[in-house]
Amino acid sequence: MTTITLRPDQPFDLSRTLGCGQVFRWETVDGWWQGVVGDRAVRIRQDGPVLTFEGADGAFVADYFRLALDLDAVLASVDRDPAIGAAIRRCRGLRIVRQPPWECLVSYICATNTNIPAVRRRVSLLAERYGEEIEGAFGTAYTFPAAEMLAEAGCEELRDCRLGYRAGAVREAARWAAENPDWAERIAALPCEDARQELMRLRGVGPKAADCVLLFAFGRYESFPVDVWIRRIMAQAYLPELGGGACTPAEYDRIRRFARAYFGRYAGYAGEYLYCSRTRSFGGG
DNA sequence: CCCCAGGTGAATA
DNA sequence: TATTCACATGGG
Repeated sequence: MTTITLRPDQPFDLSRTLGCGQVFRWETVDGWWQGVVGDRAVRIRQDGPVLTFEGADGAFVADYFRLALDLDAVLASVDRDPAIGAAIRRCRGLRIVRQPPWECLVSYICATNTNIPAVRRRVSLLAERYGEEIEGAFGTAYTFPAAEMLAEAGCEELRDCRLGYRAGAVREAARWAAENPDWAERIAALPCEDARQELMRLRGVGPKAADCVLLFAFGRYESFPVDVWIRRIMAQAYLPELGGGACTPAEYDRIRRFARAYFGRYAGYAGEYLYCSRTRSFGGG
Protein backbone atom coordinates (compact mmCIF):
# COMPACT_ATOMS: atom_id res chain seq x y z
CA MET A 1 0.00 0.00 0.00
CA THR A 2 1.36 3.39 -1.02
CA THR A 3 0.11 6.91 -0.48
CA ILE A 4 0.62 10.18 -2.29
CA THR A 5 -0.48 13.52 -0.89
CA LEU A 6 -1.51 15.92 -3.61
CA ARG A 7 -0.43 19.53 -3.35
CA PRO A 8 -3.16 22.17 -3.10
CA ASP A 9 -2.20 23.43 -6.56
CA GLN A 10 -2.62 19.93 -7.98
CA PRO A 11 -6.37 19.45 -8.34
CA PHE A 12 -7.43 15.87 -8.93
CA ASP A 13 -10.74 14.09 -8.70
CA LEU A 14 -10.20 10.35 -9.00
CA SER A 15 -13.83 9.37 -9.36
CA ARG A 16 -14.61 11.92 -12.00
CA THR A 17 -11.46 10.96 -13.86
CA LEU A 18 -12.21 7.25 -13.92
CA GLY A 19 -15.97 7.58 -14.13
CA CYS A 20 -16.33 10.11 -16.92
CA GLY A 21 -16.28 7.57 -19.72
CA GLN A 22 -12.74 8.00 -21.09
CA VAL A 23 -11.70 4.55 -19.77
CA PHE A 24 -13.66 1.32 -19.77
CA ARG A 25 -11.89 -1.07 -17.44
CA TRP A 26 -12.20 0.61 -14.05
CA GLU A 27 -14.94 -0.13 -11.56
CA THR A 28 -15.74 0.76 -7.98
CA VAL A 29 -15.72 -1.97 -5.35
CA ASP A 30 -16.09 -1.23 -1.65
CA GLY A 31 -15.00 2.36 -1.99
CA TRP A 32 -11.99 1.52 -4.11
CA TRP A 33 -11.41 1.89 -7.85
CA GLN A 34 -10.09 -1.31 -9.40
CA GLY A 35 -8.66 -1.60 -12.85
CA VAL A 36 -5.99 -3.12 -15.04
CA VAL A 37 -3.53 -0.86 -16.80
CA GLY A 38 -0.95 -2.59 -18.93
CA ASP A 39 0.16 -5.57 -16.89
CA ARG A 40 -0.76 -4.12 -13.50
CA ALA A 41 -3.90 -4.71 -11.51
CA VAL A 42 -4.35 -1.51 -9.55
CA ARG A 43 -6.54 -0.63 -6.60
CA ILE A 44 -6.80 3.03 -5.69
CA ARG A 45 -8.89 5.38 -3.57
CA GLN A 46 -8.92 9.06 -2.75
CA ASP A 47 -9.53 10.73 0.59
CA GLY A 48 -9.26 14.47 0.11
CA PRO A 49 -5.70 15.13 -1.03
CA VAL A 50 -4.52 11.63 -0.20
CA LEU A 51 -4.29 8.92 -2.84
CA THR A 52 -3.89 5.38 -1.52
CA PHE A 53 -3.11 2.57 -3.92
CA GLU A 54 -1.56 -0.83 -4.43
CA GLY A 55 -0.45 -2.73 -7.49
CA ALA A 56 1.58 0.20 -8.80
CA ASP A 57 4.18 2.64 -7.60
CA GLY A 58 3.96 6.38 -7.25
CA ALA A 59 5.74 7.03 -10.50
CA PHE A 60 3.20 4.96 -12.39
CA VAL A 61 0.25 6.69 -10.74
CA ALA A 62 1.72 10.13 -11.41
CA ASP A 63 2.31 9.24 -15.05
CA TYR A 64 -1.02 7.54 -15.71
CA PHE A 65 -3.04 10.37 -14.19
CA ARG A 66 -0.61 12.99 -15.48
CA LEU A 67 -0.37 14.60 -12.09
CA ALA A 68 2.47 16.83 -13.28
CA LEU A 69 0.17 18.61 -15.72
CA ASP A 70 -0.79 22.06 -14.42
CA LEU A 71 -4.50 21.41 -14.60
CA ASP A 72 -5.59 24.82 -13.32
CA ALA A 73 -3.56 26.48 -16.03
CA VAL A 74 -5.12 24.20 -18.64
CA LEU A 75 -8.62 24.93 -17.40
CA ALA A 76 -7.95 28.67 -17.19
CA SER A 77 -6.88 28.60 -20.82
CA VAL A 78 -10.20 27.15 -22.01
CA ASP A 79 -12.46 29.02 -19.55
CA ARG A 80 -13.87 31.45 -22.05
CA ASP A 81 -17.57 31.79 -21.26
CA PRO A 82 -20.26 30.83 -18.72
CA ALA A 83 -21.08 27.52 -20.40
CA ILE A 84 -17.60 26.04 -20.21
CA GLY A 85 -17.05 27.87 -16.92
CA ALA A 86 -19.94 25.99 -15.34
CA ALA A 87 -18.59 22.68 -16.60
CA ILE A 88 -15.18 23.49 -15.16
CA ARG A 89 -16.59 24.38 -11.74
CA ARG A 90 -18.66 21.24 -11.76
CA CYS A 91 -15.93 18.80 -12.83
CA ARG A 92 -12.71 20.43 -11.62
CA GLY A 93 -10.17 17.73 -10.92
CA LEU A 94 -11.08 15.58 -13.91
CA ARG A 95 -7.88 14.64 -15.69
CA ILE A 96 -7.38 13.01 -19.05
CA VAL A 97 -5.33 9.89 -18.34
CA ARG A 98 -2.60 8.34 -20.43
CA GLN A 99 -4.16 5.18 -21.84
CA PRO A 100 -2.18 2.36 -23.39
CA PRO A 101 -2.54 3.04 -27.14
CA TRP A 102 -3.53 -0.43 -28.30
CA GLU A 103 -6.24 -0.91 -25.72
CA CYS A 104 -7.49 2.59 -26.39
CA LEU A 105 -7.66 1.99 -30.14
CA VAL A 106 -9.64 -1.22 -29.79
CA SER A 107 -11.89 0.29 -27.13
CA TYR A 108 -12.96 3.11 -29.40
CA ILE A 109 -13.45 0.80 -32.36
CA CYS A 110 -15.81 -1.02 -30.01
CA ALA A 111 -17.50 2.25 -29.04
CA THR A 112 -19.18 3.10 -32.34
CA ASN A 113 -22.96 3.28 -32.47
CA THR A 114 -23.41 1.80 -29.02
CA ASN A 115 -23.45 2.74 -25.36
CA ILE A 116 -20.81 2.81 -22.67
CA PRO A 117 -21.96 -0.23 -20.66
CA ALA A 118 -21.80 -2.31 -23.84
CA VAL A 119 -18.28 -1.07 -24.57
CA ARG A 120 -17.20 -2.00 -21.06
CA ARG A 121 -18.62 -5.44 -21.53
CA ARG A 122 -16.84 -5.95 -24.84
CA VAL A 123 -13.46 -4.85 -23.54
CA SER A 124 -13.90 -6.96 -20.44
CA LEU A 125 -14.77 -10.06 -22.48
CA LEU A 126 -11.79 -9.54 -24.77
CA ALA A 127 -9.51 -9.38 -21.74
CA GLU A 128 -11.01 -12.45 -20.10
CA ARG A 129 -10.80 -14.53 -23.24
CA TYR A 130 -7.55 -13.36 -24.81
CA GLY A 131 -5.65 -11.50 -22.09
CA GLU A 132 -3.14 -12.80 -19.58
CA GLU A 133 -4.36 -13.82 -16.20
CA ILE A 134 -2.68 -11.88 -13.44
CA GLU A 135 -2.94 -12.06 -9.68
CA GLY A 136 -2.91 -8.61 -8.24
CA ALA A 137 -4.33 -6.17 -5.78
CA PHE A 138 -7.85 -7.52 -6.15
CA GLY A 139 -7.69 -11.21 -6.96
CA THR A 140 -7.65 -12.57 -10.48
CA ALA A 141 -7.64 -10.07 -13.30
CA TYR A 142 -6.81 -10.04 -17.00
CA THR A 143 -4.56 -7.82 -19.06
CA PHE A 144 -5.89 -6.34 -22.25
CA PRO A 145 -4.79 -8.80 -24.96
CA ALA A 146 -1.80 -8.04 -27.15
CA ALA A 147 -2.51 -7.39 -30.82
CA GLU A 148 -0.92 -10.74 -31.70
CA MET A 149 -3.49 -12.56 -29.59
CA LEU A 150 -6.44 -10.82 -31.24
CA ALA A 151 -4.88 -11.21 -34.68
CA GLU A 152 -5.03 -14.98 -34.30
CA ALA A 153 -8.63 -15.00 -33.16
CA GLY A 154 -11.37 -15.88 -35.60
CA CYS A 155 -14.13 -13.43 -36.42
CA GLU A 156 -16.71 -15.78 -34.96
CA GLU A 157 -14.77 -15.99 -31.72
CA LEU A 158 -14.53 -12.24 -31.57
CA ARG A 159 -18.23 -11.97 -32.15
CA ASP A 160 -18.70 -14.02 -29.04
CA CYS A 161 -17.23 -11.07 -27.19
CA ARG A 162 -20.35 -9.18 -28.28
CA LEU A 163 -18.44 -7.10 -30.79
CA GLY A 164 -21.17 -7.49 -33.38
CA TYR A 165 -20.24 -6.12 -36.80
CA ARG A 166 -17.13 -4.54 -35.28
CA ALA A 167 -15.39 -7.92 -35.03
CA GLY A 168 -13.86 -7.65 -38.49
CA ALA A 169 -12.50 -4.18 -37.79
CA VAL A 170 -10.94 -5.29 -34.52
CA ARG A 171 -9.33 -8.25 -36.23
CA GLU A 172 -7.94 -6.10 -39.02
CA ALA A 173 -6.60 -3.58 -36.55
CA ALA A 174 -4.99 -6.43 -34.61
CA ARG A 175 -3.25 -7.75 -37.70
CA TRP A 176 -2.08 -4.28 -38.60
CA ALA A 177 -0.76 -3.60 -35.11
CA ALA A 178 0.91 -7.02 -34.94
CA GLU A 179 2.64 -6.40 -38.25
CA ASN A 180 3.63 -2.89 -37.23
CA PRO A 181 4.81 -3.21 -33.65
CA ASP A 182 6.08 0.35 -33.68
CA TRP A 183 2.79 1.82 -34.81
CA ALA A 184 2.24 3.77 -31.62
CA GLU A 185 5.68 5.34 -31.76
CA ARG A 186 5.13 6.30 -35.37
CA ILE A 187 1.77 7.85 -34.56
CA ALA A 188 3.27 9.68 -31.62
CA ALA A 189 5.97 11.17 -33.86
CA LEU A 190 3.54 12.54 -36.45
CA PRO A 191 1.89 15.95 -36.48
CA CYS A 192 -1.63 15.69 -35.09
CA GLU A 193 -3.49 15.90 -38.41
CA ASP A 194 -1.20 13.35 -40.03
CA ALA A 195 -1.58 11.01 -37.08
CA ARG A 196 -5.34 11.38 -37.40
CA GLN A 197 -5.29 10.51 -41.09
CA GLU A 198 -3.07 7.53 -40.37
CA LEU A 199 -5.45 6.16 -37.74
CA MET A 200 -8.43 6.73 -40.01
CA ARG A 201 -6.96 4.39 -42.58
CA LEU A 202 -8.09 1.59 -40.30
CA ARG A 203 -11.53 0.17 -40.90
CA GLY A 204 -13.84 1.04 -38.05
CA VAL A 205 -11.83 4.14 -37.19
CA GLY A 206 -13.53 7.33 -38.35
CA PRO A 207 -12.97 10.89 -37.18
CA LYS A 208 -14.48 10.34 -33.76
CA ALA A 209 -12.55 7.21 -32.86
CA ALA A 210 -9.32 8.71 -34.20
CA ASP A 211 -9.79 11.85 -32.15
CA CYS A 212 -10.49 9.80 -29.03
CA VAL A 213 -7.31 7.77 -29.48
CA LEU A 214 -5.24 10.89 -30.07
CA LEU A 215 -6.71 12.56 -27.00
CA PHE A 216 -6.79 9.68 -24.55
CA ALA A 217 -3.72 7.68 -25.55
CA PHE A 218 -1.37 10.17 -27.15
CA GLY A 219 -2.00 13.28 -25.11
CA ARG A 220 -2.96 15.35 -28.15
CA TYR A 221 -5.10 17.70 -26.12
CA GLU A 222 -6.12 19.75 -29.15
CA SER A 223 -8.11 16.77 -30.45
CA PHE A 224 -11.83 17.33 -30.07
CA PRO A 225 -13.92 14.15 -30.47
CA VAL A 226 -17.48 14.92 -31.52
CA ASP A 227 -20.06 12.37 -30.42
CA VAL A 228 -23.81 12.77 -30.22
CA TRP A 229 -23.55 14.44 -26.81
CA ILE A 230 -20.83 16.90 -27.74
CA ARG A 231 -22.68 17.75 -30.91
CA ARG A 232 -25.81 18.44 -28.89
CA ILE A 233 -23.95 20.58 -26.37
CA MET A 234 -22.01 22.51 -28.99
CA ALA A 235 -25.17 23.19 -30.99
CA GLN A 236 -26.93 24.44 -27.89
CA ALA A 237 -24.14 26.58 -26.49
CA TYR A 238 -22.04 27.71 -29.45
CA LEU A 239 -23.36 26.75 -32.87
CA PRO A 240 -27.15 27.13 -32.81
CA GLU A 241 -27.38 26.98 -36.59
CA LEU A 242 -26.50 23.29 -36.43
CA GLY A 243 -29.88 22.28 -35.12
CA GLY A 244 -30.62 18.61 -34.52
CA GLY A 245 -29.98 15.54 -36.61
CA ALA A 246 -27.05 13.43 -37.66
CA CYS A 247 -23.47 14.62 -37.62
CA THR A 248 -22.30 14.74 -41.21
CA PRO A 249 -18.58 14.78 -41.99
CA ALA A 250 -18.81 18.45 -42.87
CA GLU A 251 -20.50 19.23 -39.57
CA TYR A 252 -17.97 17.22 -37.67
CA ASP A 253 -15.18 19.25 -39.18
CA ARG A 254 -17.04 22.46 -38.56
CA ILE A 255 -17.46 21.66 -34.88
CA ARG A 256 -13.93 20.51 -34.23
CA ARG A 257 -12.38 23.42 -36.07
CA PHE A 258 -14.53 25.86 -34.15
CA ALA A 259 -13.58 24.17 -30.88
CA ARG A 260 -9.89 24.21 -31.72
CA ALA A 261 -10.00 27.89 -32.62
CA TYR A 262 -12.23 28.89 -29.72
CA PHE A 263 -10.80 26.87 -26.83
CA GLY A 264 -7.22 26.73 -28.03
CA ARG A 265 -4.63 24.00 -27.74
CA TYR A 266 -6.45 22.30 -24.89
CA ALA A 267 -9.75 22.08 -26.74
CA GLY A 268 -9.95 18.39 -25.96
CA TYR A 269 -9.94 19.16 -22.27
CA ALA A 270 -12.82 21.56 -22.79
CA GLY A 271 -14.71 18.85 -24.65
CA GLU A 272 -14.17 16.34 -21.91
CA TYR A 273 -15.45 18.77 -19.29
CA LEU A 274 -18.51 19.56 -21.39
CA TYR A 275 -19.13 15.86 -21.88
CA CYS A 276 -18.67 15.09 -18.20
CA SER A 277 -21.10 17.80 -17.12
CA ARG A 278 -23.77 16.75 -19.60
CA THR A 279 -27.20 15.77 -18.40
CA ARG A 280 -29.74 13.48 -19.96
CA SER A 281 -32.21 16.30 -20.31
CA PHE A 282 -29.72 18.53 -22.13
CA GLY A 283 -31.46 20.12 -25.05
CA GLY A 284 -34.90 19.28 -23.69
CA GLY A 285 -34.86 15.55 -24.41
C1' DC B 1 -42.09 -3.07 -32.04
C1' DC B 2 -40.06 1.20 -31.69
C1' DC B 3 -36.03 4.22 -30.71
C1' DC B 4 -31.54 5.26 -28.99
C1' DA B 5 -26.69 4.51 -27.75
C1' DG B 6 -19.46 8.15 -27.19
C1' DG B 7 -20.21 6.09 -35.61
C1' DT B 8 -18.60 4.19 -39.76
C1' DG B 9 -18.57 2.90 -44.54
C1' DA B 10 -20.73 1.82 -48.80
C1' DA B 11 -23.99 3.23 -52.21
C1' DT B 12 -26.31 6.80 -54.52
C1' DA B 13 -27.62 11.13 -56.76
C1' DT C 1 -19.88 16.91 -52.07
C1' DA C 2 -24.19 15.81 -49.63
C1' DT C 3 -27.71 12.20 -48.28
C1' DT C 4 -29.19 7.78 -47.12
C1' DC C 5 -28.97 3.42 -45.15
C1' DA C 6 -27.39 -0.89 -42.91
C1' DC C 7 -25.08 -2.58 -39.23
C1' DA C 8 -24.97 -6.30 -34.13
C1' DT C 9 -26.25 -5.62 -29.71
C1' DG C 10 -28.62 -4.25 -25.52
C1' DG C 11 -31.73 -1.36 -22.87
C1' DG C 12 -35.81 1.56 -22.23
